[in-house]
Amino acid sequence: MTEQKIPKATAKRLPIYYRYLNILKDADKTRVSSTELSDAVKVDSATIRRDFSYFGALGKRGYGYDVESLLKFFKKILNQDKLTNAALIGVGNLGNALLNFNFHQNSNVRISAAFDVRPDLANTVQSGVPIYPMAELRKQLEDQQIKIVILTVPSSVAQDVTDEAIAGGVRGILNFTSLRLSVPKDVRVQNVDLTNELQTLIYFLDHYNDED
Amino acid sequence: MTEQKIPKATAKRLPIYYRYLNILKDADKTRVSSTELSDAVKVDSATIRRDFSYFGALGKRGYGYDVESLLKFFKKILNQDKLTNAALIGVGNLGNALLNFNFHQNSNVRISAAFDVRPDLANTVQSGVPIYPMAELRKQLEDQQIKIVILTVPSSVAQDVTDEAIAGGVRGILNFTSLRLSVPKDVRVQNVDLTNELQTLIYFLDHYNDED
DNA sequence: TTTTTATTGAAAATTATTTCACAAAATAGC
DNA sequence: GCTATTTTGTGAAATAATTTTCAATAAAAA
Repeated sequence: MTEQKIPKATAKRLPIYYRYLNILKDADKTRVSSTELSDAVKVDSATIRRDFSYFGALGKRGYGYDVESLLKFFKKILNQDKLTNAALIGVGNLGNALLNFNFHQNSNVRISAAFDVRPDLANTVQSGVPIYPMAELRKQLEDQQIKIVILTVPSSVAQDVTDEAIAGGVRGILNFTSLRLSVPKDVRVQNVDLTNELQTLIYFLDHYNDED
Repeated sequence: MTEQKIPKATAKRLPIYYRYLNILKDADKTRVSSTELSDAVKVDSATIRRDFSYFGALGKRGYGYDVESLLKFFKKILNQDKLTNAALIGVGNLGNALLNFNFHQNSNVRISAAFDVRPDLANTVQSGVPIYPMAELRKQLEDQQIKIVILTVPSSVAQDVTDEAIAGGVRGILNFTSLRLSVPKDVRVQNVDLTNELQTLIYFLDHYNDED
């Protein structure tokens, strides 16, 4: 939208590159080649060069890429130069773990509010995050201008909660439920389906010995 | 490997279909069309028909697919007719949540052993799963013939632990660390990178308004 | 300075995946 | 039994993603 559209496959790899560039910077490396990056992130070096080239000529022939400036560039692209607030809905088993999971450590995202149906949780603070009752979902999302939610509720209520969140202005959903959500086309859902991942792994193991 | 190779993209969708077929069966539905499935799982109906067709003609024209027999078929394909044991390595924040996460509810996978460095955890039982000290990793994996591990250790030790697990006979790794693991080509890694997912979501939000 | 080596950027080729569109087959209604 | 309707399965086309290849350029070595 902002620039010309980058392939989706490329977009999904940007955070991987970004993370490794941070590691390189912390190790005071000033330059890196596509081959070296390739080893670290397990993406073919030609694919890396192709990915980078969508953003212009970022490297220098015979030299490689300058870590610092590449990092600065990706930081901007990935919106990591500003803090993004997210809300977590459903402070159960997994939700609690995600409250403690330090998203803020390597991404400029912070969970600034959480919601749960359980009355004993409402109006407490868990892992430094205030928990609101479900009834306040829409209002708080609106008031706090939160555009991203992490959804860790039971599948049975996932669609209802989603509808409410979208009514509250949410634009992106990290969906840990097994339900495939119905959303307007300007709302984006990123599914993280743990059972699926495990089953896919088993399928590949059984059916693709060796090689991808 | 066992049959002719199915496209990877198709393979990744099989668990999604499988789950929804279970839901249909529980609701005593006997038939389903590709269009109806499409609505539920948010995959284009032509893609669904194409996916199914890799396994032969599973449907009937003018009728659709028989839920029961389709389910039976996918259960076999996905190895869900046998129980698969997995080990969890790293009983921290996220690891603990995954111990409680009921993989067994909708997939025939069970976490039958867990491992952690902390001495106070070793030789206890958490959420019904015995915790072993890290030193026993290789031996236990061998003894219990565990081929799949869920990796929830700090990134800093991820590669070492991986090497040890592979030495113990592991063939598949569900990797929750941010490290891209180096493994022999007959070992499969499925990455679940939460920070990445969140950053990708933000990127899509900022750069792809509307439409995929 | 000149030569060698390293490395990008991009065009072209290849491979993978999705979608269109419709004939063929089966069902459902009359 | 006939006709209208539904729905699959699949060639062909379109789109997306990866990989190969190599000229161009920068840095390092001679």
